[in-house]
Amino acid sequence: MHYINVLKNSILFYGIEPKDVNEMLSCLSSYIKEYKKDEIILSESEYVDKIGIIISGCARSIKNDVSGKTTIITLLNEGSYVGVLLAASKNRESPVSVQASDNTIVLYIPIDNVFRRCEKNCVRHEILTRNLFDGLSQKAMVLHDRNDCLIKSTLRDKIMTYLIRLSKEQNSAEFVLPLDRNGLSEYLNADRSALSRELSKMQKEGLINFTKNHFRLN
Amino acid sequence: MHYINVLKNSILFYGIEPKDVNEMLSCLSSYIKEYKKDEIILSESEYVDKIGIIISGCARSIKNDVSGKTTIITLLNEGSYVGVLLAASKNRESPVSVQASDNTIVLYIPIDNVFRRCEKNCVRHEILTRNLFDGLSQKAMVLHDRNDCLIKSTLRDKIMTYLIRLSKEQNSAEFVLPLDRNGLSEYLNADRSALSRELSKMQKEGLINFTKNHFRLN
DNA sequence: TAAATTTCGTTGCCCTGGCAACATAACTCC
DNA sequence: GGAGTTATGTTGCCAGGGCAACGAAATTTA
Repeated sequence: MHYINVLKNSILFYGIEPKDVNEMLSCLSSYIKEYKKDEIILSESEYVDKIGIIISGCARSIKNDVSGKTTIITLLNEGSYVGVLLAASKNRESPVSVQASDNTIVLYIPIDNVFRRCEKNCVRHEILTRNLFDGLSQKAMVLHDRNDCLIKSTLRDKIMTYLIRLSKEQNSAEFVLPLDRNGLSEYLNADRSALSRELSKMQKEGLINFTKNHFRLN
Repeated sequence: MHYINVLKNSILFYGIEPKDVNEMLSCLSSYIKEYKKDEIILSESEYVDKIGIIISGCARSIKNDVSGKTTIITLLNEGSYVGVLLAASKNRESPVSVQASDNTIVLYIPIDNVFRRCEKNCVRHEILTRNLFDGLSQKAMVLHDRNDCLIKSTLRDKIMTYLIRLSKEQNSAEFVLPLDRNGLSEYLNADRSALSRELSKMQKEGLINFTKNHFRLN
């Protein structure tokens, strides 16, 4: 089980002794499932009662809007959760589909088993629920952060909000932009060329400096 | 303790015998705090290690952007959580302030106590953590839903996304809009007059019908 | 019921930013 | 190194929608 290495570093099993992880997995009735590239891991409008963790491969959550256009919501990698947000709200159908971008292995844990505790391993269970809680709130924060950009009225404010956040995260007025221009434009829900135009303007006005993906706030 | 009535119907204590709630409250080392109208309940950039539940009064979460303009993020009522999202991510400072809109009473429960379980009441603790998880994911879904509107490129698509959601929630092509025009425009991050204009257009084109806050999708 | 206040629709003006088309780098493969 | 791709910047065009100002309903207060 080479994927133990992924799990013991995952946010779900963080703080749990690697040697205990195996035992817990069976205690939780977890199971794994494999998907081929492009296969659908989770369908829009499906109901979910288990949490998934990608132990190998990668995927993307996508969404089709009314007109049928596909939008990528999130990129999921090794260690990422699939459907945590949904697992809790059982009466809620999935707003997104998740599609494997590559051959992918997912570990599933029925959500009920995470909460139900067997007598013997109370402490580890406590860590587990707490970790799950952490992971969920992180996911929520990701949503919050994007909202924070999207609610700005001008493109410039969107950009600034994002850059300021990066600057804080990296603790410096100089920082690296983890997205390419196209990725950033999608994240901010803007046109790529308009983004480039605005970035150039902002640099001309001395607000920021950048070369390639290395930015600096002034 | 009249607020027991609020609590036993709250999402946190849902499914727990009202008679048990009192005992649990002391077991959890909960405590209450009162705030006067306009008083700050939670400050931006504060760190949080407890969850709050409004047991009387109401509040709003607000945010000051770079230019100092204040935006209302959420309205909080009796039974609403304060800072759940934050309580989990301890290393994360609050992105919003929460201000009492009225004289308000908040019940606090240290987050650690929610996870740490005393031997005697394991079952209730299990319900509690599950409820908390539910509540958190609901909050996340609220964020998701708003995102869903905001990422649309045109105002019309934003409106439609929102209306379709309402229609689904109310299980009918006819439904009531819970916001006034101004509220809707803020939610969709649009101009009120532009919103009115677009709604009128959509009605002229036969896409929707509405009188006052009663809408119908065609 | 009259006056005042709030809510909603309408419209003209004009700017932000989406779209398309093209130029330049930068990078990848033969 | 040349050809093909991909990432980024630039620019003209123009429409979507923000802004302001106004009028009409609707609701509240006196």
